[in-house]
Parts: sequence; structure tokens; C-alpha cells
Amino acid sequence: MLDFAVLGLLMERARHGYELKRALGELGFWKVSFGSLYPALRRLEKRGAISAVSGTGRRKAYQITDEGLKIFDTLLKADPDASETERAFQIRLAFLGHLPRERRVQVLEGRRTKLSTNLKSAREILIDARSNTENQDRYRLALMEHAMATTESDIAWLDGLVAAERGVASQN
Amino acid sequence: MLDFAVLGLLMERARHGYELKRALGELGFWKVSFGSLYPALRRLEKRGAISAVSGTGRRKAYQITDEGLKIFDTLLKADPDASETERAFQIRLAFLGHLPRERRVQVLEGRRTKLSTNLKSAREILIDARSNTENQDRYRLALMEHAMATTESDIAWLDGLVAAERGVASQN
DNA sequence: GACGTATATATCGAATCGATATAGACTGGT
DNA sequence: ACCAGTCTATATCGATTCGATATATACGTC
Repeated sequence: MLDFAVLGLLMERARHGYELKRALGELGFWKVSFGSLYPALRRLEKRGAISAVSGTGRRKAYQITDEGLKIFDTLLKADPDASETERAFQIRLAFLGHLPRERRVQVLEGRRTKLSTNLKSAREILIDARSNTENQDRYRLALMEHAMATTESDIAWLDGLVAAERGVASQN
Repeated sequence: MLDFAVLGLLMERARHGYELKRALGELGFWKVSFGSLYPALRRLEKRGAISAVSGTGRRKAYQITDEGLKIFDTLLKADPDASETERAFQIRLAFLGHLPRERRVQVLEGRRTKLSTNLKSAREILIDARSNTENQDRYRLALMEHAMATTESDIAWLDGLVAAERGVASQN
């Protein structure tokens, strides 16, 4: 998924490693390490998805190639499987604008469904935990409750995004 | 940190691997993989922190040893360094009840401070992104905004936990 | 022009993931 | 009684990612 993210960022313009790391961090959910990023760049270069265009000083800027564009497109269009991670979803979301509206809504609703399912089982687990004398630890319960509240808020946020897509019929 | 979590769960009672995986997942934040868990169990066994007590059928239940108790205690009391992960904090929180109230409040407030700092820089980045013609992508901005909102809600939650600690003077 | 700080690339070992293999235990249907 | 299917459970593999550290360049400032 890091490869997907890197390609997505390079779609806009050429960037060097450090800049990619910063950009990913600024999206707010992934402080990727150098130990992940630089190997990823070499991986992508070896696959012919990106190519180095030397920058000032020590910098090595990379630009996406035609092959890279093809790979990005494939990853973008692949429909997210059920086991997709929180992080994978967020990366997908960061580049969702590249998909047509109809597909965007599909992705958002797929995620919504998954979170709803998670929430339902979390509720059951919580009820169980509360009625279980052994699991009465205050902080454990607080963690579970907070995780649920966060999921609920995520769902509401997704609903907002879907509503925005449906409301703005003139776009795309 | 997985070692810490495993030891913490084994503090209550002996458990086998599958059960530990389930219990960690039910806390709501970590669906640990078998590829992490089983090696971790062997790691801990080799260190003498846990010992196998055979269960029914294929099960291998583990119990915490005296050495394990010592290790858990050390990890529990170590003050969380600034670079501590979201996940590491949550594990710490799950076992926070083992610390005296004064220390619990310290841990919560330390986390609060860190989140506040994150939030401040996120705000700056967002302002920057909005005034940057290049970064106008709707979904990117939505991601950043949602991440901020989630952090704000996390802070409020921490405040609630601290208030609960301070309010209940009779406990511990 | 020396000094400290921010920028930038690189690499190592260890932890973790995701997928897969294997097999025992329980359940329901015939 | 037996077989099929599903759930439980342990184990292992290769690839990814992390966290720490090393090193070098650019830049401001005194």
C-alpha cells in the first residue's frame, strides 16, 4: 500500500524521499519510517514505476513513469477487499478523487458497511464484558467504549461524504 | 509492546494463543496476527517470562512466571517516552489500573500534552493546505479535518478520564 | 569561517503482517 | 455410525514496516 501512496503523490509532481515522507505524515494518519520509504522507492524504481530525476544537492527527486501510471490505475480501480486495513482505506480515500463519482460512492459505502459490522460485534463484546465479573477493569471498558464512539463518528463522517457526493450532482 | 500486552493479559489467568489473539482484538484496537503472536509467545517462554501448562486437545495454555511478573512490572512503571505510538499508549491504558492513581493521572496528562501538540501542528498544516492551490483535493482535506476532529475527541476523552480520577478521591 | 540546526539519504535488525498449511474438536444430517 | 462442514488452534513463510542509527549536505548566524 505504501507503493500505492507513493505513486499517488507522484501523480501530481516529482518529489524526493524526504518530501514524500512529510507529505504522507501531513495527511494525518501515517508517519512512515525511512526504513519503509527508501526501500519502497527502490522497489518501485526496479519495477520501472518511477524514475529518478536529480534534484538540488543531495536530493533525488522521483517522477512517475507510464508504467507507474498503469500500476497506479490498477490499484486505484481494484475494488477494496473486505480485509482492507484502516490505513489502506485512508490511502485509497486520499486518491479517491481520481475515480468517477459512482465508484467513489461505492467505496465509501463499502467502508460504511464494514464499520457497521465491526460496530455491531463491538457492541456485543462490550455487553458481554460488562456482565463479566472478571473484565470489570475500568480502563479496559473505557477503551472499548471509546473505540466504539470513534467508530460511530467515523460512520457519521462517511455518511457526510456520501451525502456530499449525492448532493452535488453537477460534479464530475 | 506485544510482549507487554501478553504479560498483562496473563496476569489475570492462564490463556492459550488463540485466546490471547481474541482478547487483544476485543479491546478494540489491535487485530494481532498469528505471525506476531506465536513468535512472541516463544520469545517470552525463552526469556522465562511465561511457561506452558498444557490445556485440552491441541491447546497450549501459558501462565505468567515470577520472572514475567517482574518484567511486566518494569514495563508498566517505565514512563512512556515521547515517541510512544498510539497503539503502545492503548496497551498501557489497558493495564493502567495496575498503577497508583497519581501515576495514572501522569500518564493520561502526558498523552494529552502530546495530542495537543499534534493537534496544533495539524491545524497549521491544514491552514497551509487550504491556502495552497495544489492541495485543494476534497478528499485529502476531508481526511485531514477528520483526523483533527478525532484527535480533539480523543483529548476530550482523556480529560474525562482524568476528571474521573480526580473526582473519585476515595479510590485507591 | 566555525557552529548548530534542519534537510536528506541510507541501512540494519527486529517486529509485524497477511497468507497459507495443517489438524483436532464439535455439529448436523443421513 | 459416519461423513461433511465449520470452528478452534497452532505453526510457519516471505515481505513489509518499524525504530534507531549513521552520515552528509545546506543554511543561518554570530
